[in-house]
Amino acid sequence: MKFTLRQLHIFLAVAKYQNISRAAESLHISQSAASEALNNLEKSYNVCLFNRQKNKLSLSPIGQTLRIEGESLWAHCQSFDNRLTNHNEMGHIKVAASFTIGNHLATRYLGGYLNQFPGANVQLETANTPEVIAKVLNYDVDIGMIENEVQEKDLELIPWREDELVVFCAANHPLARKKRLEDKDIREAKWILREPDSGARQTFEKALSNLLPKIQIYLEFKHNEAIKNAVESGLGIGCLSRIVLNKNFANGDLIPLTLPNRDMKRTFYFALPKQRYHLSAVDAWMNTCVETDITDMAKPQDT
Amino acid sequence: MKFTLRQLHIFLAVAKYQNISRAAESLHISQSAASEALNNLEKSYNVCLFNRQKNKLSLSPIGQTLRIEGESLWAHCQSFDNRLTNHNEMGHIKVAASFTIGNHLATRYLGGYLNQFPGANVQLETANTPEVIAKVLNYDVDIGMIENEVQEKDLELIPWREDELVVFCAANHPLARKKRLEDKDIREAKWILREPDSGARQTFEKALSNLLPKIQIYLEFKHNEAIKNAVESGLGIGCLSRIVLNKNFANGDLIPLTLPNRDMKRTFYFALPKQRYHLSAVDAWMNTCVETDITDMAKPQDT
DNA sequence: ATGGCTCTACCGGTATTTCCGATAGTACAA
DNA sequence: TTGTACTATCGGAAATACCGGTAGAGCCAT
Repeated sequence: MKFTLRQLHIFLAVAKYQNISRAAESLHISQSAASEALNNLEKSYNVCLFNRQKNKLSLSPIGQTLRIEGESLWAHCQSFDNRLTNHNEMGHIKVAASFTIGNHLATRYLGGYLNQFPGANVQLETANTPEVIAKVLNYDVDIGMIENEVQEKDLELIPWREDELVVFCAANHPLARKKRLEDKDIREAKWILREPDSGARQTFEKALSNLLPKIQIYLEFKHNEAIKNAVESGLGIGCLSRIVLNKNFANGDLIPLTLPNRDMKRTFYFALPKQRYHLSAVDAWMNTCVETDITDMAKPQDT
Repeated sequence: MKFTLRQLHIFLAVAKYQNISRAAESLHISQSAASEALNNLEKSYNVCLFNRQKNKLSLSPIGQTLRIEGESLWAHCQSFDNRLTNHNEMGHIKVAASFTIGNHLATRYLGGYLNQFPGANVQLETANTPEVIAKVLNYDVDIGMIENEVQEKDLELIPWREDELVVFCAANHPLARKKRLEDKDIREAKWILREPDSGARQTFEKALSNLLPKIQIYLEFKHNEAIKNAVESGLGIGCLSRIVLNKNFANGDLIPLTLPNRDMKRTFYFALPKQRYHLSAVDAWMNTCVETDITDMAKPQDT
């Protein structure tokens, strides 16, 4: 065992920033210390972790794979550190969730989780799907929660619940009286949608792929609330996850519309870095999510 | 991250030997260094790993669980260390197998494994079942291979192949002409068996439990070869795994006897310490074992 | 009891490691 | 060419680890 945890930590930081100076800064040590530690690590194993061409660092192929494994090992160490510091695992965790999930579902999960780990420090960030994935891949968060399947090696997807998009309009919108929308309605409507990177938009486009070129996208927003407000003002019709609309449907502010033969179902996934070890808090978080969903099934939906 | 790998290593050694002096010796450091490192670890986390009563050390409850997790973490570190030293995993591994498995099966697995990892250092030890289990639990070996299910928390059992015991006698033995043994024959025979701790003996006793008090155990040996020789000399009849007898049946030195309605089947298990992480070499070993078995199925059995 | 044995904890001095600031050298862009 | 951003290296200071020696506590046989 010729390496130290300090060297591992520095290696991972440098791999993350691809830059010794930034890495040193993030670790609150001097640039020279970081450089030296990295050199010692490479020298003692006679291995080349980074390509040092033109005064620029980039991970070597070996460094690539060792980074993955090192990240896994570091998580393992942190877990051990946790167990040492507070002998009954506090459950600290960092979660990144897509907007829809983060603002409407994760908040409820949070309650159950904090109930389980009263002292836990849970950091919940919301972002759109690509950003969530980037955070997971860069080990900025312990787990991501996204709304669609995504192709990405180094990422492990675990499905955890079903969802469905619903097309809707304002109560006083002409379409509100129609039970079912025909293709003609779909083509003629003014659509107010999420941005193309969003999970909701992608599911929408898949479900309406044959009509897609003819659809008028009238407005695009990055946030569900903006879309709901715009639709409620009568500017057009929208398409969002049922979970963000339930309350409005109950109030009568917004009216659900049905599209025959269009499959708007989708699956929510946990996104984890594809590595063997992850914090036990991550397991606990996933368990809390599915259990909260199960108990919520029994009660009438809201939120 | 307030601990170092050195502290972890020392903690695990002390936990293993329950004795600082021995642990220090095994690590080739002075007793004072080990003591100091352990104290620093405990002090920096403000945790009590050992009960220090009467100048004797014993693992505290927290120490118990942390030892398990620490051992897992250490294995993870070793794996990482391996990857660093020889960038393509050499597959070093220590295996403990029961006599029957170690002498007749593991030797064949060894070939396939070394083919996969040409530079690997594989240490294969044979011992009886309780000794194998002890070695696994004490982390003296990476994996154990045993012939029977065994009750032991902290041990994970993974079944990997079926086996069957066969009763047999010498070619010139009076029973050799009989196709099937009746209970009378079983009672009157002079049995030559393995010692009670062995897997073969336990399966034997389970299969013949109703007749057990009346069975004459004439001789007991710790090694299969001794039993085969004794039976071949006409001293009595034996009961061993088919895998150690195939060659003798083919030669005609020994004759298989059938016992109607007696279930002599059993399952071979891998025995691992119940911890989350183990060396990837362990996975490779298990894979090699099952694959070797599969390819051997096609060919006629020997050995 | 008493002396010998074994074990852990502590101390002082030494050796090693780690850290920082300063500095040299290299690419690149203005 | 100059300025900026970056990495590698050096010397000295600070922190840490190590060892041998030793004190003190239990245990056991005499």
